Amino acid sequence: MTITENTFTGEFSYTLDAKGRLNIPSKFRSALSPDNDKSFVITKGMDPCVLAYPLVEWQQRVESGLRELSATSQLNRLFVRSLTRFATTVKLDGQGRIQITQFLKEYASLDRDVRIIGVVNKIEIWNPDDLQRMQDLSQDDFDDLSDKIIL
Amino acid sequence: MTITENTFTGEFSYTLDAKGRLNIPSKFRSALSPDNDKSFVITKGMDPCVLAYPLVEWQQRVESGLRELSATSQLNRLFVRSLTRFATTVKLDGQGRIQITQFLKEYASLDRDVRIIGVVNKIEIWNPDDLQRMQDLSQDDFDDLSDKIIL
DNA sequence: TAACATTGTGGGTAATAGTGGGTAATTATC
DNA sequence: GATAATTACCCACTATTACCCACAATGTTA
Repeated sequence: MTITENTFTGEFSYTLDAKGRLNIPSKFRSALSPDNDKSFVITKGMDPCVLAYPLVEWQQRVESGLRELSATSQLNRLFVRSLTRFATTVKLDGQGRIQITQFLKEYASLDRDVRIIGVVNKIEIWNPDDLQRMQDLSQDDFDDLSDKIIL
Repeated sequence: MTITENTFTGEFSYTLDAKGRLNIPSKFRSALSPDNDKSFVITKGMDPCVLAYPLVEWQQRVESGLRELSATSQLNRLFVRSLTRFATTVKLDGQGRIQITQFLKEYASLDRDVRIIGVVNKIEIWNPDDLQRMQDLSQDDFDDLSDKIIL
């Protein structure tokens, strides 16, 4: 178990069963640090997919930031609402599965076959067709962004 | 059940019954820390919705904040008055429901179908139509605010 | 290669959640 | 102080969820 904690990589194919349960890849489960209490926060992504953050990741980076925003500004209220509305804390069941809410299933067009991708600090859950439709980065864009990171 | 105490996320559909009772989502009830004595303070929001604060949250953050504000300007006094005038402490009944006052029902146009949203430290209660009418954030505003939070 | 452990998937059942209604207790009204 | 209106408390029904057990497929170990 020499994986960095709360870091996720790789792509996996899984199935969403009739009860709306989705298995989390074993590699991801064992990467979850214990203080997460086997829990993720799932929410809608900017792309048509579901995002799953380790609970503590969400608390530390998102939730605590939102707490600081004053509720007297309407802009802030809209912003907070737009982030929290779709966010749900879910806990792994005995078999390591989570429950996907009805809304998120519809938002990401999740039916039965599902593609799960580790994206460093979070997980993305896609409909395989949508994922394929997402065009790859153009070479230029890729080079641009690569400048900022040593690969 | 080890969600952060007094923190609420997610959106839920519920019904306000003929007696004016409204069920609080089970996830929210179990997030309520015991020192709240199963109680919320409900009041009118700045948006056309009802706000529900955990009792201690109201006492510690809102009331004390208002105390500091109230003396300084007429605008502040107006603001404080508008919040406190309509604030009522309500306690969950045996089934986990609260009673919405007549005034707040009218203020937020609550009829039968109701949308409940967790907004970090408090809860918003909306008429579904009003909620839908709320305009979304522009992409620019969203990006601006996102700078303060790493998603 | 045989025995065993792990993983992904499915399903049955008990517990819980959401909703509605009756009745006693409390409050308000005259 | 008597009566009406409202609220609080209890019980009941149904749908959903959580928990447990099962099993096939794959991987691991002796």
